[in-house]
Amino acid sequence: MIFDGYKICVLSGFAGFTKMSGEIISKNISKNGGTIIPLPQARNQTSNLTLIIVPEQSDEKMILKVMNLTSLPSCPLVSPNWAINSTNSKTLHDPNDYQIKKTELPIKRQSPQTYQSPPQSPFEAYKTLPLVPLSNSPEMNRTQTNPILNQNNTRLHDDLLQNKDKYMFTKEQPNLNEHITSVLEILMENYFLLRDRGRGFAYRSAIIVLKSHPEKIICGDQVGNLQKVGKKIKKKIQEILETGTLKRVKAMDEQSRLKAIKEFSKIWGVGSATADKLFTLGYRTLDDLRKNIPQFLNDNQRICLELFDEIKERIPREEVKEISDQVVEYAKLLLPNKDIEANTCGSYRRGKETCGDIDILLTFDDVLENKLFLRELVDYLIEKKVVTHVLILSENCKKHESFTFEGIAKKPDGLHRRLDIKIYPRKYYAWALMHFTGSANFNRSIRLFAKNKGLKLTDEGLFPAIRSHGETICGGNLVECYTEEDIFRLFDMPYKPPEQRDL
DNA sequence: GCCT
DNA sequence: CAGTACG
DNA sequence: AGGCCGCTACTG
Repeated sequence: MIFDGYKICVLSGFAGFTKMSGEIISKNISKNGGTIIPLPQARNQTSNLTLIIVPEQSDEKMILKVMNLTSLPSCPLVSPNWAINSTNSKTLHDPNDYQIKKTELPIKRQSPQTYQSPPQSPFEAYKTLPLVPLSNSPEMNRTQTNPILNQNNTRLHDDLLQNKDKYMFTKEQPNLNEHITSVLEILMENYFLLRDRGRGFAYRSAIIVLKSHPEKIICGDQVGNLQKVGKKIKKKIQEILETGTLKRVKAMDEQSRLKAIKEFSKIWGVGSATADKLFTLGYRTLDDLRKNIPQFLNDNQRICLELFDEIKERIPREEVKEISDQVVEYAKLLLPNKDIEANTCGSYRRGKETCGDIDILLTFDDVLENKLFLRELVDYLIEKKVVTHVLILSENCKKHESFTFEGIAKKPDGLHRRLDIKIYPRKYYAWALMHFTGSANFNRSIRLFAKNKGLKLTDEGLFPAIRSHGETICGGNLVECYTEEDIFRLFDMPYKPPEQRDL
């Protein structure tokens, strides 16, 4: 037990170190033999404590205030990373390596209440990010640089600019390597359907690189130095250049299992696992399913099977706009006093002539005080025969501060169409707009970039984050941005319009 | 399958 | 919990 | 060895 004999007080719930993270850390300490001294007790027996875990971004004054003491205890003040790293490595790290220096603490950082556009320079921008406990981790410093935590302005700036090149965020040119990527995309899709996630990932990232490559590849040697294109994929590319296709793909086309899985997984709500199950049960075609509906399909899957031939059709841009306008009009009717802001996102916002579905994002003031609004809107849309089916309707989110509708809509004379409506508070709106505008690959790329900077990017915003075993166990405060332009500025990238976010 |  | 979905 | 986006949100 690595923490045997340790008496530890965990101070959380301020300076970017959340209560939740504090609890997780406390639990891990207890599990590994340590004793957690609750704050009230700790106050009275500071001399008994081995050490106190405090937020990285805390200063003397805050700690005194939280502990309700007039002078700091004599025991060491240690970063949460000490506990995290010790737990993870199952060896006791030296607390001295993680000490919060009492004298050098006051790097004051007041979180501004009023919003200002993020400044131009990435360093200036990062200064506005609340710090999270992490910087003292030697492991982190070795394996990656974390600009937020970096004290050196110049290095920070250079680091950000250098690493950016390695990530594909936007595609300025059209895809010059369609002849290759179209074949590899089939291979990728097949691997995901066969649940060979590893190869799926590999082909996905290689395809993104190839799509963004500024010259047309006509000879295998040209891919020699491309990121994510290794030996095997290079060989595949050569085969494609010589024969126009891949033996592997042809062989896969022959597999009746894969063929059926491919067909079934086009049904909304049916993925590779369910499709595979259907094949095992003897189903081979959609007609087989329609004739004898499998018991284990849920309501949503049944609805979407029934409407399959309509839902699968692409939606003309014009119709996306008509249905969106209708939805927004009704929303405004229901909340006449609110200044409702709306965007139709997805491929529509990226300028496509046809779209797979309709993706509407809404915001207004006090979204969280109108928890029933989405339900009312959906009821109204059903009454007005705009919405025909509800697949998903998040009623009231406790932890999460947004609302989701996924369902099916239809013009009086039109086909059934997939419709999504999301409502986010203004605070998250720009981040949500970016998320729902996509593309999916754009989101993946920029999120990975953020992640490698010690940040977490989601549909609800950008946060400083500590991860352990892939899980974020300690997050900082939201970085507020109210326009997409500001988000790009924060990442020190020139603004990219939605049309350039296809990857 | 590729990268750290 | 696994499975599926959204961009 | 382990990650490859999100401690996504939802269903059954």
